Amino acid sequence: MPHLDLEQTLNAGQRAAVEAGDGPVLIIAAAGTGKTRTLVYRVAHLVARGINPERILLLTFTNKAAREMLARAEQLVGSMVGGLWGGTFHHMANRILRRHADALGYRLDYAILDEDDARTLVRQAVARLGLRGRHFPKPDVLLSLFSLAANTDGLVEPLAQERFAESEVPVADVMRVYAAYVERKRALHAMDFDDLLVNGLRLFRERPDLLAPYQERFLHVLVDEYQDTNGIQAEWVDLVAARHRNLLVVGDDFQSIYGWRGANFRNILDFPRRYPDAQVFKLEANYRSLPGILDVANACIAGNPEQFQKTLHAIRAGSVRPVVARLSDGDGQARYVASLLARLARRGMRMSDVAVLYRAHFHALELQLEMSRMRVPYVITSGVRFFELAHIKDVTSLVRMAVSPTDELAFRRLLGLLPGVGEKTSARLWDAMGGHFEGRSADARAQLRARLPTAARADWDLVAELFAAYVDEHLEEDPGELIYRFVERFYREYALETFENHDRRLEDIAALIDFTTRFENAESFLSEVALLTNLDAEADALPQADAARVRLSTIHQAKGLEWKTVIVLWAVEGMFPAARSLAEEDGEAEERRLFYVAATRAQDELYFCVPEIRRMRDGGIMYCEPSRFIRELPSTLYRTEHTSYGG
DNA sequence: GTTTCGGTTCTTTTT
DNA sequence: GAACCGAAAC
Repeated sequence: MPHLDLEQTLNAGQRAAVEAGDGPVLIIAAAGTGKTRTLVYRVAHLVARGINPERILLLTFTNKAAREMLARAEQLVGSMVGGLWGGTFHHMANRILRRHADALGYRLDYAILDEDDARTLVRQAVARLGLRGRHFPKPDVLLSLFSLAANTDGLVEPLAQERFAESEVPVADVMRVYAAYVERKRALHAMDFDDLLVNGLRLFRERPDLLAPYQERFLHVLVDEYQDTNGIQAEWVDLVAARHRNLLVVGDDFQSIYGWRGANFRNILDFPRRYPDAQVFKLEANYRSLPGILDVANACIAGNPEQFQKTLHAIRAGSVRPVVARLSDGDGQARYVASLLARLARRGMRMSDVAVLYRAHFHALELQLEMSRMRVPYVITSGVRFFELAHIKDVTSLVRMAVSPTDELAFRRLLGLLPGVGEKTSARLWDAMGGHFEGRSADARAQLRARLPTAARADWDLVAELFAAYVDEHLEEDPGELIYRFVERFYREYALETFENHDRRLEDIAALIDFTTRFENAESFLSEVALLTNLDAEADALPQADAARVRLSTIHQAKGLEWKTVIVLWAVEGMFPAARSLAEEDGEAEERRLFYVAATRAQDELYFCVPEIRRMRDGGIMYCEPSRFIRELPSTLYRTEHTSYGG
C-alpha cells in the first residue's frame, strides 16, 4: 500500500482533517488555506487506506476542479483513482438519470436543454399565448424565476406574486407560460439544467429502491464548495450519504456567492446541527497572500452577520499595501490598466500571473477595446458559454439530428440555416414530416427535399449526403469527422456570408472538433456537451489560452484561482456593490463576500480601480462614489494613487 | 405570409 | 453581441 507522507506536506490542521475518522466531517477552509490540497490528500488517504475508488463520490463545482483533484490524488497514491465518481451535481444527476429517468416517465435518451434552448421555448410560449406585449416580462426574467423556484424547491406562483407585486404583470399569465413551458419540455423529452437537479432528487425521494444501491455503493461522499450548494443539492447529498454517513464537506461561508441562484449558505452553517456528531476542522493559515492583502480581506468581511468567525493568518511575510487608483472614467481606467500592465511587464512579471477581475462582464468593455488597440494579448472567460455560441450550436445540431430523429430543436435549427427557411417554414416542415426525421432513410431525405422552398434545395443536397455517410461510414464513432465534413461542404460558406468574424468562429469549430476526440461516440459527446462550461471547454479545447496573456474574468469565474497580481475594476457604488443586488435580501452581505473573494485571489499585489464618473448610454454622466467596501477600510490599509488618468 | 435586413437597446453573477 | 421591432423584399 502506498505511503502518504502527511507530516512533510500538510500543516497540523490540514492533517487532522485528512486523517479524520469515519462519520460526518465539516472543514471550514478560508481562502488560500489549502482547501483543495486538503481534499486531494483526503481522497488519496482514503484510497491508500484501501477504499475502492469506485466507492467514493466527489462533488465539485466545476468539472475542471474534479479532474484536477483526481489527477493530483493519482500522483500521490501512484495508482488509478479512475473509477471514482467525480464532477458537478448536474453531472452526477445526469449520470444517474441516464439509467433511471424512465422511472419518472422520461425516456432514457432525454435531451438536455441549455439556456439558449430554454429561452427559445419560453419565447415561443409567450408568442403562442399572445402575450407579447410591452408589459410582459422577457424570457430571461421568466426563466430566472422558474429556475429560482426549482432550485429552492419551491413553487413558481408565490415567487411570481412577490416578484411582480409592484408591477402590472398578471401572474396568471406568467403561470400559463410556465405551464406551456413545462408541457413543451415534456413533449420534447427534454430536461433543462434545473430539471436535472430536481429530477435527480425526485428520483431518490420517490424511489428508495433505486436509491438504496447508490447509498450502499458510496462509502465516502465528499463535497467541495459546500457553501454554494442549494437546498435540493444538500438534500440529495444527505440522501446518498445516509447509509454510511461518511459525508465530508468543505467550504467557506465567507465565499458563498451564489445566493442569487438559490445557494443557501445556511447549509454549511447548519451542518453541525444536522449532523451533531460531525467533526469540525477550521483552516485559517493562509499560504497565498501577503499580510497586507489579507488585512484588507479580513477588514472587509468582518462586519458580515451570521458566519463562522475566523480570521486569515498570513504564513508569508512581506509588506505591501493594496493600491486604490482614482481615475477619471471608464476610458481612463482602461488606459491606466494598460499602462500598469506595461509597467508590470517591464518589471519582468509574466502576464499569465496577472488577472483583471470585475463584477459583471460589461465592466470590462472599454478595457477590451483599449487592450486590443494596444495589442496586449489577453484571454477572457466570456459570458457566453462555449457550447452556446451560435456557430457551435449550429454545427452540433447536425450531430443531434443524426443521433436523434425526434430532436425537434436540432432539426429546426439546422433547417433554419438554409436560405429561405425561417421559423415558420421550419415548424411547418417538422409537422409535415410527422414530428420526426430519420436522417438515415434516403426516402425521408427526399421527402424533406420535395417540401423545401426551391432556394433551399441545393444547400440541402450538400447536407443530406452527410446523413448517408453517417450510416455508411460509421461516423457515429467519429462525430468530429461529421462536423468537419459539414463545415467543408456547407458551413464554411455560410459563416463567410453570415458572420463578420467568421475566421474566429471557424477556429472555435476546429477546437470543437478536437474536443470530440475525448468521446467515444456521437451519443456520449452529446449527452455531456450541454453541461460543459466555457471554463471546461477552454481548458480542453483551446490550449493556447494560457500562454503569456492577462486573464480577464468575472469574480464568480475566478473563484478558486489565484494570481500574483490582481486588478479589480469599477470598485464604485452601483457597480460593485451592484445596485440591483443591494435591493435583494442579503444582497449587501453577498456583495461583500464577492469583494472578499476578489481580494483573496491576489498573492503579491492588489489594485482597486475607482473611476469618478460613469458615462451612461444616453450620453449623460453619473458621478460615482468609491465602493463602500473601500470607504469602510481603515485608510492605513491601502495606498491611494492619483494618476495622470484623472480622478 | 414569410423571410430578411437594418436600426435600436440593453448588458449581474452560472450549472 | 444578440434580442427585439418594424419595414422592405421575396
